[in-house]
Amino acid sequence: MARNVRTYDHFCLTARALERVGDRWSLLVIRDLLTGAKRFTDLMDRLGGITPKTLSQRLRELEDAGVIAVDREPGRREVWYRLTPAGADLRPVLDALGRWGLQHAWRRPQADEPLHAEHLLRSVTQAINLAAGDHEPARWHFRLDGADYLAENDGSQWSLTAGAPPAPADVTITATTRALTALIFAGSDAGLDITGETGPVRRFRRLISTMATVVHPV
Amino acid sequence: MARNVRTYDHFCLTARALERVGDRWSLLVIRDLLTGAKRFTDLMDRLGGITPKTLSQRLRELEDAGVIAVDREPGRREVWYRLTPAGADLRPVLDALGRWGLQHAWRRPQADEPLHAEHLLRSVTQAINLAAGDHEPARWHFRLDGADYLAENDGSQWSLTAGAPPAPADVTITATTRALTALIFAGSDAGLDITGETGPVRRFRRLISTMATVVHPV
DNA sequence: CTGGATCCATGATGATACTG
DNA sequence: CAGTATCATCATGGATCCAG
Repeated sequence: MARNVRTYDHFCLTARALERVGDRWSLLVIRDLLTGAKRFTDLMDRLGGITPKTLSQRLRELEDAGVIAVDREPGRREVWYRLTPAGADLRPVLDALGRWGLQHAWRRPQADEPLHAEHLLRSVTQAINLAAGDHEPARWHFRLDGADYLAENDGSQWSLTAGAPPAPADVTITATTRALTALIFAGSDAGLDITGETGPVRRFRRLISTMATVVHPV
Repeated sequence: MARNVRTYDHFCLTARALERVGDRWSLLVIRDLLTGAKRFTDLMDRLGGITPKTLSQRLRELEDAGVIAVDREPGRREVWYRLTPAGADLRPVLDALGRWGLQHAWRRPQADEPLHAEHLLRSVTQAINLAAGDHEPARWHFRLDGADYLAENDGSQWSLTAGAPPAPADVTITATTRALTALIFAGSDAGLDITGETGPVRRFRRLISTMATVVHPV
């Protein structure tokens, strides 16, 4: 019987890791679960270009690999996918890849490129972290295209979670994804509603503007 | 014309990075270049199971991606592949994957699994780094199956390079890969020649023994 | 010998449509 | 909402061959 899992059969820790999460799309599924549990269609929205067949195959493989877990409650249509502790331990891998992407594979959003609010916000927090020099705790509540996100600095670095913040944030930004893109890449305020006290709002604007400066190529 | 490069077309730094180094085998090629420049056949030896076709394809893609460079000198048969600075910046990615592999995808060498000396030594240095608590500079010279490697602690962590050390090392270990495997996983000294002063040799033995303890499953 | 290229078989992925 | 079914295409593995 053919082995249905692609292996390398090297005695090598990196190869062992890649056997579990190295398939096409796998790490991007994990990326989208790092901000919180998601449903199948939530993942479809974010993983632009994936087919439902491939997504369900990946989800099953990642479940077998012990990286994600599935919550099915009887009497409920929705199925929720979330990271296991082993899956959450992949965060440093995703962070390192993102950092390398910022340093060496940056380019502006392309016209034909699907742009999901969650990915834009991930880029923002990663860029601010790379620019460094920002270790003050803070909480920004984004409401983009009707969905909520919380960007949070815990005193060491910024991270992102999906969903409405349990406690009030310092700054609340309500906009469309497109309007936020315009703020970041063109400095345009049109269509944005930014509320909060003067200090935090000023800091927000300052840090957002670093997004454009931290990267060298266009 | 069909695009010959697999893309995701997401506005996402992680996806951008994976478009360049996320193909099957790509990160393992980079893994083997992190310890120094290699020839085509050196890479074939280490990437057990890869076909020459796939390797040459990957090498060309990675060159196009700006991650590796090719040295062809006129009048010399050999072609040497090495990392560019952008390629070397992938080290944190490989380190993070290796660390995750050590935590969650560990298993002993399998009988049918090719075991290359360089990969065994990489596992050793990664395991010692994860066990931590070892920040004394040191240099170990391995001569395994006739090839030289230098494992070196620069005061913060252990790293590995292929090739004979330019300066004398604290400990010199001469053995076959199989004999070193037996030392690590069974504590057997047979077929090993370990030379050096008493202190460094004792430290070597102590740290090697942590390799078996740092991992939970067999 | 090194550094590949070629041919073929098979498996993985993509596009599209459809279902419980 | 959460997938499955079908078909076409692409990528990979295995074996072999070849030029410098």
